[in-house]
Amino acid sequence: MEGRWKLVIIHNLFGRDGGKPPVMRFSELERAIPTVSQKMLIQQLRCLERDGIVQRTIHPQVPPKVEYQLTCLGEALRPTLRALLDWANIRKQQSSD
Amino acid sequence: MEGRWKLVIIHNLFGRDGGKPPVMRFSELERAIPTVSQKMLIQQLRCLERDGIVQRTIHPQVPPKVEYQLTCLGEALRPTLRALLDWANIRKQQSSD
DNA sequence: CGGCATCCGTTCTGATACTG
DNA sequence: CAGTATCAGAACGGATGCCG
Repeated sequence: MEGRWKLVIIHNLFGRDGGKPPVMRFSELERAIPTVSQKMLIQQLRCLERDGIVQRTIHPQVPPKVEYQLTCLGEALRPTLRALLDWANIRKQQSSD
Repeated sequence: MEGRWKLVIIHNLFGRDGGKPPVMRFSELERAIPTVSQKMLIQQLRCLERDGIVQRTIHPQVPPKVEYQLTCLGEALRPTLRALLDWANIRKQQSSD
């Protein structure tokens, strides 16, 4: 199950540069990534959880509240994502020739 | 068309650490990646070529000889792949606890 | 709010056979 | 050697409806 949303989700869970990694609710992620369907979002989140990249926290209350945040292993992906974004910039520069 | 083979192909085209990026024939890539089908290999290579990551060189001769190598943009992915491999090591360490 | 179950068309992929 | 063509099964992904 190879999803192209994982990087987008992780990127959102990194938060803005300089800020702390946010803890996000399901609906927040939905709003942050408007193009992903609910089904895909939950599926990819479950997958990331199984892989130990994302931690899922259930707060037993009504209405339900579930929060997602990166694990230590997830945080460790930051250099990788940065390298990838750097590459995207190189690519953009080249294509603007 | 999201393929899980692209990284494997690129990794092979990087060559061994310390060596120069190799120029590989189709059959060499086939042998280097035994688990990929011929169809997928050619498909992913074509895709990487369209994306400007891999250069395909046809030598008009009999028997045919086609060589693949990374473009400049493809080479620029090296830091990204390295970061990813570093992360894989972190992951391996954690799971061996 | 944060899901899960189901249907259903689209896409992907492997296997196999064939070609210049 | 380096592909192309075709077919069938598997996987993907969106839409919809229901639930605690």
